[in-house]
Amino acid sequence: MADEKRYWLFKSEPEVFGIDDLILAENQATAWDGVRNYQARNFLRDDVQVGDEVLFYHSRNAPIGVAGVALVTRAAFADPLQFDESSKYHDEKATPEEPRWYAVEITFQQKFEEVVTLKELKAHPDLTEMLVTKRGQRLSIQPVQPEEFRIVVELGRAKDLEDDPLDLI
DNA sequence: GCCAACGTTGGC
DNA sequence: GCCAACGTTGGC
Repeated sequence: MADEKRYWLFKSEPEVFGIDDLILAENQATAWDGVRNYQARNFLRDDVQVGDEVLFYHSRNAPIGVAGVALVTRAAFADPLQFDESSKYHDEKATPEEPRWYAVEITFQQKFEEVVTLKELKAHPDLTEMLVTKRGQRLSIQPVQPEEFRIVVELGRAKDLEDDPLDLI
């Protein structure tokens, strides 16, 4: 609890669940479940805390990049899908007493006017160490440095200004 | 849709 | 415990 606020990047395929789905969700919140990678699981279980901020990343479908920001509103709890036999995320080795997979809850915070694209992230001189820009990086839950988070949000805001019709008057 | 990079599985 | 085979991710 004494831990400082942390920053994360959560990947999702917008076709499956994009930032617009988060906006439309009840209370604009959702359980971030279905994570089935141990490294990502460990982050969810051990490190993601209420109050942390999340870059909401759209993968696979253009425009690929950061679509907005969400807030962590509930820390790790057992991913219910692991106990659901009808779910593709069902895990027969998991039990409520000893869950194997964890979820957190995130709540919508902001959507950028335009996606901050992966291309832009790769091109930015201060984001060369950002994990998502690295080749072959498939982790769906990634830690983000505070400075990296600040820069990406700034890039998102800059776009909002560019697109503001008032600027054209 | 392709395929490189990765993670997991399972035979030995 | 190694590693080939397989399945998945995700940029292009």
